[in-house]
Amino acid sequence: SGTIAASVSSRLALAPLSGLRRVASRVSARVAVRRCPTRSASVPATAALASDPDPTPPMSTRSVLWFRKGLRVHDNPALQRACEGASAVMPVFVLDPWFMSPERVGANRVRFLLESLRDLDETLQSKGSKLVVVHGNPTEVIPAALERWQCTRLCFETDTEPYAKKRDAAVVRAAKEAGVEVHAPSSHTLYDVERLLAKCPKGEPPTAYGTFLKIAASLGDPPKPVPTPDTIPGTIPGDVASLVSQLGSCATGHGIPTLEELGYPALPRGEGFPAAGGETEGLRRLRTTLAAPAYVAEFKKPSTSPTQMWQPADRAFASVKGAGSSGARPANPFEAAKRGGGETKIDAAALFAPSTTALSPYMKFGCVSARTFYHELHAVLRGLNGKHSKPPESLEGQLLWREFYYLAAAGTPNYDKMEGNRICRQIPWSWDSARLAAWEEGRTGFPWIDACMMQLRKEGWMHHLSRHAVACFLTRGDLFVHWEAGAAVFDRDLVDADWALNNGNWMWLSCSCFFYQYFRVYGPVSFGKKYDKNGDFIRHYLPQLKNMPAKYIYEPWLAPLDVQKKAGCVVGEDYPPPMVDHAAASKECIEKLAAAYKAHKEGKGGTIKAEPRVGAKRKAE
DNA sequence: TAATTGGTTGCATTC
DNA sequence: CGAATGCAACCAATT
Repeated sequence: SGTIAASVSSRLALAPLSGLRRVASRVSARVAVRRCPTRSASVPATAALASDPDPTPPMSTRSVLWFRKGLRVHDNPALQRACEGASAVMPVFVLDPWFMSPERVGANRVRFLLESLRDLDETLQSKGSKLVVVHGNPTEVIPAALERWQCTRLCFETDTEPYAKKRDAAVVRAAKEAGVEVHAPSSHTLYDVERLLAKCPKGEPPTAYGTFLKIAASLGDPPKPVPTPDTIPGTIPGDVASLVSQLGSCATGHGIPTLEELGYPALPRGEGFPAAGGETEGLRRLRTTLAAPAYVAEFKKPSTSPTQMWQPADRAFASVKGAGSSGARPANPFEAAKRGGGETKIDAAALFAPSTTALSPYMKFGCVSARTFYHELHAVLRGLNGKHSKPPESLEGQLLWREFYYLAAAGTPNYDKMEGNRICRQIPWSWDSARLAAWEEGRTGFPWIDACMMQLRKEGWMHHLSRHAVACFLTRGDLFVHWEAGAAVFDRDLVDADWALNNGNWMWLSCSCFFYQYFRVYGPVSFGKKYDKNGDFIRHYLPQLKNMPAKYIYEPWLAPLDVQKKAGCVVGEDYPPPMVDHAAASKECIEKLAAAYKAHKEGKGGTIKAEPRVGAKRKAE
């Protein structure tokens, strides 16, 4: 089977853990960045490009614009730079078909990417350009493109993930050797991560949000978005096929493939993640959200509901506590979107949303700029006279959490592992593949947990609090399985899987870093029940339980046998019994965490303060 | 150095 | 039904 659990158990026989680690690192490290040394470290926060004048490039300059993340034309400094004085711009996306396979990346994220590429191509075409999608390895394709297309300028958005840093360093090296000028502006995050890092004492990012906020504030407002170009210099003549054919054998194909061509089963619209990928849809959803000021004003992430299913946006906006009753909600939340984009196909029924914005996949791929989000959000906040939620819970707070994790990831070697990770508690997690498989496949016997995991498998998306519930259950709450295994599952299946956020949140939930109150355990029965007494969410994702009385829907094993039979769901036959006794399991986990914390404290005291403390104070055993 | 404060999102029980 | 409390008491940052 193609599960992460199977990968764990098959590799365990020969080389414990290495198989999973390899898969996890490949899957997670699809995109990344290196700051280009040609750009000054002291670029002012505003006007990232205007202040960096180029010595009048010759009109014959041809640029390669390399898209990876940042699949957009708005707030795209690399695009802006590629266009400056250029006679031709070659927008390229390099698709590695080996990487885009079902065991590495789930269908929902691949489909979202393909939709985003199609949208980007359409937008580029409307501006006189087009997207050249090349199949192959980017470290071979980009140097070949520079040479064969005779391009003397390479522009791409900086990516701070380790895999991308390494990849981009190799490409930059080749480009420099060929005499190509390279520009790699920062635009994926609110701030240039390197500038944030420079503000951290000893270059070590804070592990507390409040400390991070001070560092971010010291840089002032994030840079304003750069303008969207009306027109883009055309590519050199030829259709995509003939252009790619010039690249030689490093290109193994061209064009935007279908899911089926990549080896995935069909996933028609209407199944899976409910919204289409791409900049156009991302901006539409952003602006529709921002057109509901009451929703923006009252947004508090912990108050949103993990069991609220996707529904028309006007109802979603009303669901945030207080937003529906305040009277401030506009009669038509779509007006601003219509005004902003000149769109004609906007209608309320087409924009479905859960209780949160569901913009995360657009942020992950850079279909929506964080800086555009930030500044358009602030325009709304300014109209609210301070009467709105604030970080960390607010919408702005969510953008800053993203920034927090990007900084932590960039400043922490081995960030995606426990071993060798400076900030990560060393905890003797298990790699029990049977436990992992039950969790991964949604058959733990706890309907709330299993329904969440089925939502992940089907749609590639879960509410933030659902992610908390299942992550806690897998690690410190019940199963005591390694957080790296859970992170690998999320990294494959989530439509919004983002390396910095995913690993950071798994450390958070497993009490490995950032959060430490290991005795606060999410109940696999009680937590979901708080939001959804009747269990409609469970009934939707676990149809075998749809006729179970509400009294037993979260604990079907407690239902008398005749009730189970009447509901058509006998525990042990139609649905599994609970794989652990939660009370006993969580107690054991808490004890293990307490022991690991104690060992950490003693180890730390011994190594760091051994000398000055000799004879000064008796250590706890 | 020691104490204090605050920390996006627990649960069960009580008022 | 929302707020308050005990639970056994974590850590990072600040003072």
